[in-house]
Amino acid sequence: MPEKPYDHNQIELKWHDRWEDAHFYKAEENSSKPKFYVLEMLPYPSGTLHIGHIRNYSIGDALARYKWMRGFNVLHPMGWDAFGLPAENAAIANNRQPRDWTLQNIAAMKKTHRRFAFSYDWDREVSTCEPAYYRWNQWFFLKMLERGLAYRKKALVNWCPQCATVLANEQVVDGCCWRHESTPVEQRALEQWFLRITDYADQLLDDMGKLEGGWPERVLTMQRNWIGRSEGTEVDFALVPSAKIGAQPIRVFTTRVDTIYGATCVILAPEHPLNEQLLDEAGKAQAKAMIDARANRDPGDIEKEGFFVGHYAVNPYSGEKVPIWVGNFVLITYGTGAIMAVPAHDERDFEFCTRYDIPVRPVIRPVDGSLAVDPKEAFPEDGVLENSGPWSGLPSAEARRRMSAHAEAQAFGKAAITYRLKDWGISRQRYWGTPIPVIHCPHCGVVPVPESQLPVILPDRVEITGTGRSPLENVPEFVNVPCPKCGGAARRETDTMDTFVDSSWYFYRYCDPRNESMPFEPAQVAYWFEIDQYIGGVEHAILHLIYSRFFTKMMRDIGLVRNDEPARRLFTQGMVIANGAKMSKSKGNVVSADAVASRYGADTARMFVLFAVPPEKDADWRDEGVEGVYRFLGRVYRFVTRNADRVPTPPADPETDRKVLRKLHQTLKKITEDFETRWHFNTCIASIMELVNILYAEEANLSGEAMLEVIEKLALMLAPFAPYLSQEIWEEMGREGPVFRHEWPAFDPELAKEDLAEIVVQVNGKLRSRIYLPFGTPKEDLETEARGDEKIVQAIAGKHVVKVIVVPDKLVNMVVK
RNA sequence: GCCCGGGUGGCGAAACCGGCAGACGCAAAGGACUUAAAAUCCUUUUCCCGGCAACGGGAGUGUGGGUUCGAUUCCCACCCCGGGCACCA
Repeated sequence: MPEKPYDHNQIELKWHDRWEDAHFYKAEENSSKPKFYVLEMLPYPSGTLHIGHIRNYSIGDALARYKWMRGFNVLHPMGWDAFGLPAENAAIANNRQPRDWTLQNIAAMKKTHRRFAFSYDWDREVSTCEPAYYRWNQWFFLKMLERGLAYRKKALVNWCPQCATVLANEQVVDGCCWRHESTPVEQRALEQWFLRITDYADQLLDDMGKLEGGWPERVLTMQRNWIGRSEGTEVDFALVPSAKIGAQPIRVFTTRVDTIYGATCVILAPEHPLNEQLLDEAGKAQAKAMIDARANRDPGDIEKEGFFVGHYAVNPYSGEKVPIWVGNFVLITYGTGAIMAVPAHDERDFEFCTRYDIPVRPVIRPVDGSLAVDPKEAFPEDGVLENSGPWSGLPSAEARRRMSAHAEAQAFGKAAITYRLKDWGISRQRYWGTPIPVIHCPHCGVVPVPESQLPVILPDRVEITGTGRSPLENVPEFVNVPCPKCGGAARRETDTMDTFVDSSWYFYRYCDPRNESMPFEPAQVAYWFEIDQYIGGVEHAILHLIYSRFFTKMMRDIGLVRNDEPARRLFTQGMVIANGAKMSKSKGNVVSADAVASRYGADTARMFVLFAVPPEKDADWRDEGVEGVYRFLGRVYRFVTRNADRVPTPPADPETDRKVLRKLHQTLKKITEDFETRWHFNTCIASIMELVNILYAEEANLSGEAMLEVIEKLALMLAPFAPYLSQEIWEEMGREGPVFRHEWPAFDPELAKEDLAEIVVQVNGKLRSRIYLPFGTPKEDLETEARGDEKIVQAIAGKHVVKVIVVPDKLVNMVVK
């Protein structure tokens, strides 16, 4: 059964909140530098915040808060309260009760927690329920239809008999439905709408050059493989005509036309349309059995099988007559659905042909090898052609070029490029989702809904039937409409769009959320885009992240945007694992972050997920460490509470002051550098903990002056990670307004420096002693000092020093015998 | 099968450019405070050996080799775990 649709009232409220927020951010222009930070949201349609969300958002939020404090203008979709800037927002300010916020009585902060969870509740599937959003999905669809980028055709699609609906590719897991893990997915031929993403295949590939360095290499690699461009040749093998069959050719695709003199048969996919004419009844049954047998099996497990169809085709280069076979390993979905088998130069063909005693005839001699075929060895990539008629003697690469040209000149083929990427099927038989805005008229055919009639909105009352037909078909007032062209009776399209359509462009709308006449004003988007930093789970590497790149190029081509790519930099954060599996609603293994937040507070929940693991790593969820973070925030709060009213007395013990301030500046340095580069917030938080540990140890001896400075900086450096506590400290100190109005504190490199360098002294690479000397001490002096060290004297006594390695300010290593 | 990640204490992890392995936290043990408990504060905590102790010695980052004065880090081979792709002609 399909899931129930969401409560529109509830969602609409949240949705408007978000637009307000996005808009507000932009209005707050306190910087001339346009910067745009956007988060990728996990698809999690529910009212609660789960731990996968909180991870995602904590990372982006921390970064956004930091950037904001650095004076950047931040466009951030998550909402103002997510930043914990109570004084900035009237509603939040009214609700906030600062003096209630104590960690001894954290339960009193429930209001804060609820707001916190509220603002994070957004996902792709919810957005598809939002009627205001349909309009622009439909608008884009019509633009693409106009340009031939959207089209309708009959195609094989994944079908789950249990759900009774079409499944997206990513919803098929190991050949089975993601929700019914033992139910094999079927292939059904249905009329579907497609977006012509393959038109952009080359651009999607070529523009990856611009993403190098900014996007993780593995994501780019996955996309390259997914697009799967290969250059080759299409060649027609003419049928040898007989009484039963005509003379139309079999077109094959090959990347190795240079091996064509070694082609000893032609093999068709069992689904190949020509089988209808070529096969007798027995053959057809055999082909059907093959299709069924491999439908849901691991392709690697299937033995290569085939049968001779009883007909022959002619190799147009050699004129040779070769048998036609049907083979279960030939894919109808790739190339032309037919191959020429060259067993001498292809592993799969070799396996197939030796099984059926089809001749193996080598035609490529490797550069320094023999012509013999040894299946243990790799089949030669390149070499020189032999036994290849007029082409013999040519090197492979040149032969491929010239033989392709020859095919074209003789009109029996051409050079061709094939992609693994398929056009994007967007039709879904689900109730929720954007209705596809076309009308089927018996006279005029497919007629687009006029722009003036957008949006086409889903009817309110729909019975979820689970029959596999769109439930919308049972709603006459939705389905029965007059044709916009001829006015006659017509039927509305009842399929809805894939939710990936929405997610392909949602972030653009943040720039201009209230626009009523377009998805967004191009000038508004031009100000913010392209995105400086996108954050998302690696699970979207080839779906969402290709679709949104495609959408960007499409929008550029219709004049809406100027950028070629949506995001300059991409950060893929790790997945949250619970009970050994990726946390997801469909697996039922989600852990609620609300539970953590309501018990320990939002700051603790957020900080804990940042502290546990660096963000790019998968995180195995366990809540054992939460207590530690909670205790730490309590330590900070107690320390501040008892010291915030200190008067700025000058240092009584300058040594202590220097020590504490040094640690302070080292910590600031660490956090600042981390925010600018690798976002290892776990070590940032660890270093703040170290600072607080020192503060506890030196509390009594620290001067009032230093104390106040440390507390102020502490509030500021905690702000990205624990905004509520940070604000509380700020007010505790008597400071006015939001802590985020204060700029991020600069560190002083001089103050961060240690007075003396710690020199590690090793003997044969083993640590034996440490000595402390001023920075910049010359090498010779380091060696002298090391030799003079008591422990070293002992360690090298009676031995011969062969060599001494000195690394300035760092290390002396004595090699002794 | 192919392509990516990863393997470090009882646990999550740190070590950013080849230079102190185990920062920080959890858990555990001990102590202080308390009638008591909780909370808090302080101490110990990689393993083995010696010592009452301060301390000293040795081993140690999946396994086996290599490069190097020096390897968790670089190279080769292998094992294990996770993810992606999987007959793409």
